[in-house]
Amino acid sequence: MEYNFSQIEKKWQKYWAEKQIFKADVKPEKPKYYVLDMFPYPSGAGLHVGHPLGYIASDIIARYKRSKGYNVLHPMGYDAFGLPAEQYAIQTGQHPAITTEKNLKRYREQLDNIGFSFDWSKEVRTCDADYYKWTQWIFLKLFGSWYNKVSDKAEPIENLIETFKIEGNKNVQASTDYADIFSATDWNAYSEKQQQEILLEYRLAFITFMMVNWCPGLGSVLSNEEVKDGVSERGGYPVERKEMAQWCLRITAYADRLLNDLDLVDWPEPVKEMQRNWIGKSLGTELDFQIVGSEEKIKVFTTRIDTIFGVTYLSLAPEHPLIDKITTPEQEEKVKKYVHHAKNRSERDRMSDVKTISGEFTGAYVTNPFTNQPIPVWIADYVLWGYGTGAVMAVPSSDTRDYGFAKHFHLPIIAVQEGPGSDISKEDFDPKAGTMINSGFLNGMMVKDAIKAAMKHTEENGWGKIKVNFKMRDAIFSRQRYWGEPVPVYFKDGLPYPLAESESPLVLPEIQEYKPTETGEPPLGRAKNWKYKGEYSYELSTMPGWAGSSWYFLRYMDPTNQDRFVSPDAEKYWNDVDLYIGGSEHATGHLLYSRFWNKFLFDYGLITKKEPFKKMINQGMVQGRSNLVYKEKNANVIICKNQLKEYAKENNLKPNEDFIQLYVDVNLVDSKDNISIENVIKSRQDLHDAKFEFSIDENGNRIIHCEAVVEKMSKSKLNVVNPDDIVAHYGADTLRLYEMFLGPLEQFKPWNTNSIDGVARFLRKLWRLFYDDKGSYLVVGEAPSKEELKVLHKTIKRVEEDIERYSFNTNVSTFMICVNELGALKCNKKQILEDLLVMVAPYAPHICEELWSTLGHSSSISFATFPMYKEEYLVEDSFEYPISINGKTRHKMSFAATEDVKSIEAAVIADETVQKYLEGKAPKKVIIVPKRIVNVVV
RNA sequence: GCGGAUGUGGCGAAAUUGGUAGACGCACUAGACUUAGGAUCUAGCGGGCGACCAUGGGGGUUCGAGUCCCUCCAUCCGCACCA
Repeated sequence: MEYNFSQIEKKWQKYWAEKQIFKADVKPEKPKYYVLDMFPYPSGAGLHVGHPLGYIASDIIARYKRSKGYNVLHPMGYDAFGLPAEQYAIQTGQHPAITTEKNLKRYREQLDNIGFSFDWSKEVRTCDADYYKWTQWIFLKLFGSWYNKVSDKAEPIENLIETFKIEGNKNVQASTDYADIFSATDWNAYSEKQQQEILLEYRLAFITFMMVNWCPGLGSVLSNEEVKDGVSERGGYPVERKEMAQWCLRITAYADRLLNDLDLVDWPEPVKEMQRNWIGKSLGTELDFQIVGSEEKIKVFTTRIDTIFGVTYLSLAPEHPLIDKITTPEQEEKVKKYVHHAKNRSERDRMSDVKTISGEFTGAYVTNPFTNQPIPVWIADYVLWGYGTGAVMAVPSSDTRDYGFAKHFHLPIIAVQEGPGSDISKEDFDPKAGTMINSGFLNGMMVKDAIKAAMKHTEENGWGKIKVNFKMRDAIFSRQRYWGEPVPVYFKDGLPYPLAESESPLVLPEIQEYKPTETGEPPLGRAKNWKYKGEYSYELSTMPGWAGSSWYFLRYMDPTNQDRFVSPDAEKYWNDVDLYIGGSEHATGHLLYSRFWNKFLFDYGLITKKEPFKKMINQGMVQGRSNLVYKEKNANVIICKNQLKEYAKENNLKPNEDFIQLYVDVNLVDSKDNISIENVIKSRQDLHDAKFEFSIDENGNRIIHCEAVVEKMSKSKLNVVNPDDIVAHYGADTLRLYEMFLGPLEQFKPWNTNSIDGVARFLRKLWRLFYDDKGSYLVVGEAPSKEELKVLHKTIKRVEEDIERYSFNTNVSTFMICVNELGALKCNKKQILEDLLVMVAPYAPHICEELWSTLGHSSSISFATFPMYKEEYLVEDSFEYPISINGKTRHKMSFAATEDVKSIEAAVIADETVQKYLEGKAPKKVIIVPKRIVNVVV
């Protein structure tokens, strides 16, 4: 029998699907293992060879863990709400659901080709009403909750209302910006509307007016993560600042827990670090500055209260509300002009123009509480309204931005630190270097101590208080789009009310057109009778993309449950994700929001784990390798890079200016980066009548040598490699092995099929252990030899150790070595080959399943148990020890494995060669590292 | 600027706690079998004639360093006026 991979792969894929081999149900008596991939957004382009990389790794772990006796949950689904389908709908009028369905089908076909062991009975799609019913349910739970800082968890809003009725809010410690104090009497006297307005300020899902990233090109608000360099991440449209009413989730209430619990998870350090930076916790002081001649105070936040004696001005963000109140009449016009200018600068300008220093004096002064000296108040756009209090106490001698500003506007600079590194005008400036000077009671202290002392002083005098500040903002939850989850609220009297459970799910209505309305309302403004009970308007915006993905890992546990988002039994059993594989680009988006929702649900006891993802691996991107040829700008001449200089010289052209690069299809280029002229034309119809400067290869073909560049895979670069093509040519098993063999999973690496033949060869060699080249079956039931057992057990040990530390590439190498060694021994023993198949099966399941069945097994190899290695087979009979004198290797000696260290030592010292080097001197030490080396120290 | 990583043959890479650096694969070279082969098999393959020299450069600890420490350099990624 010959190895016919396409037949074998089809056969077993069908078998697995029909027998539901990978269906995972709750089995309390069995240990569980939950291995999860970040589910994909099914784009229209389909999968390229980079996408399955992580899925292959997770599939190997899933199959491996099954063979280790675990009940494995390995699901797959789709993050199906999203912008591209909606964009396509706007252009073509086709409903996003249709586009999505189509893409999804193609994804499934491509995935099925690779032979994954997903339990498809657990598939989820975020755009299904059965799914987003529960996304809406969680949202309403957030809406119906407030964060109690005393119990440090989310609690039902009803508790809060009870408290308000009994004692008002004076004892309530909540996560809110609401600062007014009211009594029980006040509360009970408030109108329904007033009460709801106050409650809205406490809810974990709330509406607020805020400056947002408004993208007119997309007709929607974008999160900070969706904006890159002032333009939208998708589409590259300009983004501007705009104040709008938005739904927000109070993720800031969880800031501390999100930060601290990072210690509980086994994640790549860079991702943890990104989340820490994103949360941006800093300990500082909030200090009040009294405005001269006014009742008002300006609150600033500083981490460097020790530098208070060096403050020479205050600067306010242009958005600061006190500006209007404090500006003196003389300065009014200038200030108005500056504020207007600063506020209207787009995000893009502000980003690209960081270096320009600008600002304006308000004319007002405040008093420094430590010195009683007056300090001028300025406005500067380097002060951000979104961070701290939007006001900064400027210390030009200790902060480079303040220094630049002071220099620019000729403001005084008072040094408060002295010693090496403390001079801000010098290269080696370190803001925390030196000891304090010119600072009253702080003089002579180190910075660290001075901060503590100044903090204490501030609190004792009541000038301010110690405060923890976070960079993280609440998460904007509104998207002015159609293709997302509707927000399950209706508006009465301008205020949102939750939909009753009987109204759930609130299903996305049909509309005729998918763009914003003429009045600028979101697309849902077009929906007919989008009203609760025909009377109260529903919310017009939908939820953001990350809503559905923030809890899907829970739904997989119990995806068809109609009564709950997940049953307690299923949740208790599957618990949390043991291994999560996906890209690190979600570090501050999905991974943070998922943790937030998880913690929220945990607060209510609805789930039992503080953290959703125990261990995570970020797979590296598989990059494309593009191939380029050059075209003369003003003539239809195609030329390769090597000839460029010569050709340019001959025709009096400039190599850098008179040529443009053109991509050619990488799938038509050979392994030496040559492409025939016919193929150039095939990949680019626009070149069908071009003239070519070609060379002739050994077969007489007219070829052009292409330049190769490693970059991201994309359609426009003609460098996309489709896994389907690889599967058709080499088979899925080869693809799987090859993707793992390419290098460490976490690393970025270019797709390069050069060495794929070696992997394909390995599978043929494996097949040859079972069938000879005439097709005769070789396997016999005889007992294996000692040598064969040695090879097997060595392999088992290495394979197991490597897979346990997720080193997939070394595993593939180990298989190759094993098959080579067994091939050399002409091993045909069933006992050996059986164990080998079980080890290789996670990587190359189809061929192993086929060969497994030839060994007489009637059930799938998926139910086989991973072999255990025995130390007794790993012991060598004798060792050859290299002997080194003072670290330099001199010669080798053989010793029996049974010899003890002392007799080895004696033998080494007695050895003729060693004696020669010792020249009669006694050795200082003889170091013997068992199984490794003998080192004699003279 | 701040933070995080990475650096080993022509290439992808191994080397688990410091212990014979370069396993395994590709490419390459020679040979065998072939009408032929993008098939298969065998051998060689870091540099140097050599003693030896080699893990980005320099220094250190150690009997022994790719691995630990210091320092410099290069590349990549993330954040970026965060007070």
